[in-house]
Amino acid sequence: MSTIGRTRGSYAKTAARRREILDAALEVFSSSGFRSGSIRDIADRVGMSQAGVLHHFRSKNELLAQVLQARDDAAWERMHAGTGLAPVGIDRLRQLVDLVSFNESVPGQVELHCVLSAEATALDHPARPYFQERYRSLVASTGQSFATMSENGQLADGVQPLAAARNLIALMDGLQVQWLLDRESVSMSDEVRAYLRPLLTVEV
Amino acid sequence: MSTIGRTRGSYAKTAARRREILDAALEVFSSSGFRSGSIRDIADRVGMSQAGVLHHFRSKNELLAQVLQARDDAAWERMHAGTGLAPVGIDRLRQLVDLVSFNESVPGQVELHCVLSAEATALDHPARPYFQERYRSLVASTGQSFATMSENGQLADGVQPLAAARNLIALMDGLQVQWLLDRESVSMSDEVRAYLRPLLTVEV
DNA sequence: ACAAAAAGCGAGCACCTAGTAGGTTTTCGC
DNA sequence: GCGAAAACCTACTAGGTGCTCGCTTTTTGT
Repeated sequence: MSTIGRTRGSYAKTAARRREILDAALEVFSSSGFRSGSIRDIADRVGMSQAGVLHHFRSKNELLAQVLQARDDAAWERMHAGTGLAPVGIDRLRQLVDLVSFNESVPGQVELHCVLSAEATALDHPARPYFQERYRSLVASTGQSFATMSENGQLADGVQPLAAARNLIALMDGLQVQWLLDRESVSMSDEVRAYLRPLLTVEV
Repeated sequence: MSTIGRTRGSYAKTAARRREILDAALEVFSSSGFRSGSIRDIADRVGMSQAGVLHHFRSKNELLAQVLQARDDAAWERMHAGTGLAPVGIDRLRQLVDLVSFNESVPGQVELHCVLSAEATALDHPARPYFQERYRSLVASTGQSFATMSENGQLADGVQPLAAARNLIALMDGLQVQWLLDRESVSMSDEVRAYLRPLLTVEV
């Protein structure tokens, strides 16, 4: 039986190569944005040619999509670490605060989110649908956690779960800009805790 | 006495022309960012050539600087309207809430700030110093207003003026991203009021 | 009305862009 | 170790970039 025409799958080192490219792409898109960042620049960092990169990722748009996907996979991993379950209520808030602390150790990731989410507000940007859906689900799930806390009497009087959720997410994003512009003067995690304290009857 | 070599100043319509160019530049930089937005694109909107634009603004960087300057001038105008004085304390907060409401009527301005401030987090971006200074003074002056309110007993217990100020600014910025991605579901001014309510002993 | 300055344009420079075509080198199942 | 597929490269296309040069047109003070 002939094997002509059958695919053989990628080679042993290919997965590592693709990860190298994704890491370089993250760096470039972080500091230059998607539209201004070039495949050439990414290729140089990995030490290969522009065409070599495009052998692994068919277009610049696909490269962007994979960078965002990889970031989500890593976040998912972090979030479900150990348990395999996404926490709800106060545990979810604690997790978000932990995430903010963690982010202070990976400025590249912060810059990627900051730059791309702003760029993606343009109507014709390829990542716009991605960010629309991302905020929608993020606000919804965080709102659910605030609602659970409300039922448990863990929220101060008059705090609306959905508004609190949206504001928390917005605060985290806004702090990133200020932090990236002046890392010494801004502690994102301290500020987030300061925001939450008046809203809760419990400590985070 | 000869007038050879003396300049004559610009023509009657020049000021209007420059304003047209600045308006077009605002549109382009808003939707494409500074690095990806092109002078050619700006020139097309005004109905003139690229070289014509560069006759009025010597470089793309200078054009950006003037766009930001024009925005600041307009904001200064709005802020000191009538009185000629910048308000402090609760009046300042009311003014900020009004600004947020006003911003909902000028999405272009919001997008400009959102896109450029994120882009300017890059170390080599020409607008980075501008935004660094802008946030520094904005947080400082807003913090001063919260401090004044604290002295007047207008702040809830445990609210730290400087943190409240930084968080308010961050919240305003973060809400802009969500609003630009989904204008129907997000009301920036409502969210800002919801943020302020638990912090104050008075109504804004 | 005239001359000089300002406004504006077309062409071109040197360079960068995403993506393609077709080739060579490397890997790897058999 | 052989052959085919994957990996990768050089060269290229068709286009865009900021900016300059030299020129023509328009405006304007005298």
